[in-house]
Amino acid sequence: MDAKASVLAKNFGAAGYRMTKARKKILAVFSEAFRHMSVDDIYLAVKKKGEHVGITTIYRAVDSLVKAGILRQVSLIKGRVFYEVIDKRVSGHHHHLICRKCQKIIDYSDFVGKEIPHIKRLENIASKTREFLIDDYQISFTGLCKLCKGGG
Amino acid sequence: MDAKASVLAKNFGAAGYRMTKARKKILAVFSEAFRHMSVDDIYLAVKKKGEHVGITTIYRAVDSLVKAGILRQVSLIKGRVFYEVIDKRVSGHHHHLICRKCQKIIDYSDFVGKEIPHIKRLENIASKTREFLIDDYQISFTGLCKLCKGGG
DNA sequence: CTGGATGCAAACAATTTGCAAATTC
DNA sequence: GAATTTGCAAATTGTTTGCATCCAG
Repeated sequence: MDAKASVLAKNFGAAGYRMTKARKKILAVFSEAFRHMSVDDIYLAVKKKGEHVGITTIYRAVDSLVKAGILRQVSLIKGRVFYEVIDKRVSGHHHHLICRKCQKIIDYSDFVGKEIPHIKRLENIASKTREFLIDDYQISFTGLCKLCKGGG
Repeated sequence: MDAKASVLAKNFGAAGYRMTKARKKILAVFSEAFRHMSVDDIYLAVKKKGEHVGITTIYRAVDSLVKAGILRQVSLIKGRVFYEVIDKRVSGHHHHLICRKCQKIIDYSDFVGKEIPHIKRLENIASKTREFLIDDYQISFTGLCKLCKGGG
């Protein structure tokens, strides 16, 4: 368990959850993957490593991890649910471009960070007016990708 | 059909879709509703008006309306899919605060608009670097709502 | 030890598909 | 008139629940 993983485990424990074998395997998979993953993606990734975690367990684990603030749920297209590790570092933050025709998702992070001062301001307003403790945000752009805009 | 509706219909036709009775009924329901609606919400709303559109048709219609750029899909929590009319006017645009524990969604629009100049800049960068034609965006904040942050 | 976590099988819910009839352009 | 669209029923997919067993703290 590397430094990052141990920090995760600690936070998780503090939130009242147990760091079990299954959950460790799930987090390991995330630390080796970059993009968002669906429950099924996680299931297969664990399997690929020669290990096994029941699909039901994965459903329940990601749920806990989201509640604990370790993963975020990204629901980008048609009710398909993905999960990704919340990375507080600017470099780790990324957003999405989604094509409304072919449903392709493009991650981008190359200019992430530019919006931060602005987002902070919105965050302050939102926290105050709604008594909401904000700890994450997502921006997604929708439109047409290169292929679909060209009369496709 | 009011002015707004006729504009919608025209755009829809231009995109190669037919403006059928079923689709008109669906759009009518949207013009009378404020928040996002699920397929089921739409189904029930149509029924409530004494009319009828099959649920399968609604699934297919919202799909077309999304592709045509008239509705946007908002997938905020756990794979639950909602739809809302894309309103280009600032006053119609709104974003969401989502509680990661209880999954409550709060719409906000009171300070929407403040982010626009900034978003425009991000949009420009994204369009250029990815050859993506962007026509909509969504910002969502995640965190804990008043109740859940209080040790709930 | 004790309550939370696991994982199988079964239940459930949401969405999609096939197809004949109806409708739009 | 040709091509879409509709809507039913059936198939499919994704997710949750019940429950006995297991494990982390």
